[in-house]
Amino acid sequence: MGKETDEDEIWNYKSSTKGRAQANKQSNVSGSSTHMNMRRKSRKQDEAQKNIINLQADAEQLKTVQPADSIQKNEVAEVIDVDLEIENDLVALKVSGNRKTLNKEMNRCNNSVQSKNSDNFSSGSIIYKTNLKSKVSKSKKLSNNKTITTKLSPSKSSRKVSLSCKKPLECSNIDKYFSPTKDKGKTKRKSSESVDNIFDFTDDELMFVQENVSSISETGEKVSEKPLKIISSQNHYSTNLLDCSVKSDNSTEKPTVQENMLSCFKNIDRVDRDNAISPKKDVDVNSCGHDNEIIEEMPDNLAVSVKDDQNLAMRNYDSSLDNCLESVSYQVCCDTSAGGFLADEDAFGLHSSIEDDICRDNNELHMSSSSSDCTGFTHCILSSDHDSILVTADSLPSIKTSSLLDNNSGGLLTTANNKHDDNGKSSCVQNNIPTSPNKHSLLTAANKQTSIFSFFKAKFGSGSKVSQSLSNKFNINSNSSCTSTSSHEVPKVTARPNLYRGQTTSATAASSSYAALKSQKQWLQKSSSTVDNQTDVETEKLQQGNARVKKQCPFYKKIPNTSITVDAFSYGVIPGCEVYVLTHFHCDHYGGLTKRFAQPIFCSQATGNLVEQRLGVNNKWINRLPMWKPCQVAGVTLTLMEANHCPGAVMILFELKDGRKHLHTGDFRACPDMEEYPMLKEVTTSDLYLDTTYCNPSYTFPTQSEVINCAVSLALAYVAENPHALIVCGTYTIGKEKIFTAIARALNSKICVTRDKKKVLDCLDDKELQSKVTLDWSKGQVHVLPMGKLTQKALFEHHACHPQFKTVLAIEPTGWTYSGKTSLENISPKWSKNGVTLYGLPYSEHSSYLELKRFIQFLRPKKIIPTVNNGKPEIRKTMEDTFAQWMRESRDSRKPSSVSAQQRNMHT
DNA sequence: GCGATCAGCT
DNA sequence: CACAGCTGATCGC
Repeated sequence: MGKETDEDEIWNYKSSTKGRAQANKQSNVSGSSTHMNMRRKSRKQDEAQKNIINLQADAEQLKTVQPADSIQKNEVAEVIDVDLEIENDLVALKVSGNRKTLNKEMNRCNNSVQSKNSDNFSSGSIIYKTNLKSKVSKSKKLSNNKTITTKLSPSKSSRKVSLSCKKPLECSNIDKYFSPTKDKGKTKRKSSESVDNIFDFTDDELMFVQENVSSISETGEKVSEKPLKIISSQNHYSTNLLDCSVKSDNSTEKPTVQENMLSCFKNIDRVDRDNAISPKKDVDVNSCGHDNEIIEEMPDNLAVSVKDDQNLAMRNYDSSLDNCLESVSYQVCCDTSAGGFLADEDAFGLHSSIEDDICRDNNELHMSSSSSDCTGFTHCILSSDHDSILVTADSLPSIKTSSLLDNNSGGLLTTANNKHDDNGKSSCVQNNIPTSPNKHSLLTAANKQTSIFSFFKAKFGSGSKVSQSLSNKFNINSNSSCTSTSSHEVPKVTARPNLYRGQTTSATAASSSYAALKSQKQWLQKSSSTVDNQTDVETEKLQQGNARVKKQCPFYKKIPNTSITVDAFSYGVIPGCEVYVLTHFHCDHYGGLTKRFAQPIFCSQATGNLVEQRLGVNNKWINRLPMWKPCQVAGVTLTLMEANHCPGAVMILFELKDGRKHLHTGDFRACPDMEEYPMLKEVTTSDLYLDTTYCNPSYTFPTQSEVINCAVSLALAYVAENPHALIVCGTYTIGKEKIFTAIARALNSKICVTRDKKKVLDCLDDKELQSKVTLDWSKGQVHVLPMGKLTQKALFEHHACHPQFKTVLAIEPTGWTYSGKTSLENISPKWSKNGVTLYGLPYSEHSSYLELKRFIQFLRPKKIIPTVNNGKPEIRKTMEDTFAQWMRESRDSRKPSSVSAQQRNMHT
């Protein structure tokens, strides 16, 4: 893994789902609720041990297993054997019991009772279907009163199923183990319980831990009941580390997994991977004992939690810089390295006020404070799950803290010059931060203060003692106006609707309304410094309405040196943003846009209609821009161009006053026609925000027209052979219209759609579609269904509902269908069964690899910013190299309009 | 109870 | 696994 460049840091916002998931998990590790969870968990584990069958499995693996709900309690039925046949997605239970009962249950499951024991009793197998996809490494049969464990082989998803049976089980209990509704531990969503054991390791640490754990295991001491999930921050993989064990040192309380793991951290000699200050580290959990010593010098990128038995509180130590990018709140915890921030005595006035007001529900607020124990310092930890603050009494008389407003250490990141200062080992906080390779760690003081303030305010109300105390301390008045240090002061930005009102003249009054705002506005000078731009006022405003802290808007959604963002609706009110551009109406682009949204939205006519109709956004915020006509919006000239994606999808050219021109493709499918767009022709583009969905040589699928022709041919041929045939075509909410329109045209048929799809299509200005679409399924031979309804089951059901059609030809148009081997000439169905045939067609509404290449070589932008697949540095690097190569090629062989032989062959 | 968000699945 | 969207669980109000 190479050293990250500055560029990488810009990307290192962790926007991907994975990154978020990991950060969320991480956050729970450092959350104070962990402490409670552990206690709850150990109780649960005890209960679980009493169970006769202990089935550990990921919830999703078993969610489709149906419980034996038809077996009444007290009806005699025992499980005598358990058989895992997970290859076939089956879990089999061999049972014996009341014949009637079993017959009932087995009939329900379409299985039969085989053997007969007596008149009243019988036994047999009941097969419960699961949706398990993983292979089982070995499957052992259980016999009565014996225990076995069956594990799935380690797969990429680290699934594990262990099933043990000690005693006969009453069938009436089965549902406890299989029903997702009755067993909260097996709900789909991972509860905090399941993430307690997640740590963040580099590969080197992982090796170290594994070695240590195995060596501890060999001593035969306490074995942890839960698998330990280890996530490498570098590679984002996870694995299960089973049989983690540690010393139990005769204490009545079992050591927590966290404690176990900490013991593995002793003397970790870590690799200094980012040139961060991380020399040899000594981490000794034993030194973090009853006298509340703060661990010296935590390694960077290491997240641990230590349970402090004496104070019954968790301490969280997290210096993982890579994982602190997720949110403002999280960084407070991460950056300090010594566990949150240290406030000076009674900094929040908490000693007297919180004592009885704490330890609410598990996910609420846990504070542990005791005036008598506290000899002067309050140790606060703001957990990264944004929803809990831990305050422990900290009796470290020699700790000195710097001011909470110390900007040198990032505002709240105060120094923790503890008593080890003398030997020079401490001052880790102050030293680490300025030299940190991660500029994001340098949050503004204002930012953090507001986060914490908002938290207390949300929890206790603005008039509460805690909030008042905090607001006094931070100099934040209760009206939420920003009064922090002037260097961070950002004037309030008033959101205004309809900066542009849709006139088709190029210069509009919008520019003057913008001019009035401009003087008040501050926007990013550098796209990378997005974090710093979050102001007190806006952060708080953001958090007031919603205790969930919004994700940060990644830089590539912001047009630099403007107040414009593109497809950035899931970040709340973005500080400094006055114009929210929406390129098209797909959920991954409008995500977060709800009817409560009250900021100016700019989009195409069709998209605007959809936003109003389908999302209920107030029309006053929707600015429908004309296509092809330059419009002045927020001091920038915007030109909307057809993106060849879905109806209403646009590419946008931003022409800044400084002369720079940025092109945002939105989602698009590049085509040679675009080379004729006047605003792209002979224009030097500075930044190209590019839809890189298929920026990989393996995606060289045919052109849309070829696929449409293929679909039409298929349909015509099929109907010729089967006169009473139904053609079903998959569709997105909006998208794939061309293909089913073409088929309907060829068959001279109406297009039958769902009510929802009709509403969507009504938003488009498409005369042909309007004339063909109908809600009456019997009126046409072409039925349009959501893509998700192209499963066998759903198609059979749909067919059954429309028996007038003898057979069904279903077409699933998606780019992902393309396998590299398929050619349209000899295309074959994915499956054909019971008169229903499904074809997958490589119909894409994103550019293929070669189309991207041609587009780039035509446009020759100065800079390319991928907007898709940009989460992983490796992939970014590959794309970067690809772009560079394309640019070199086109430079070497210019004439710019020349088309290489390879490109000419791109569609063959 | 409702809307927003998220995880999981396709 | 990418996309786009559905479903169901959870969270916050």
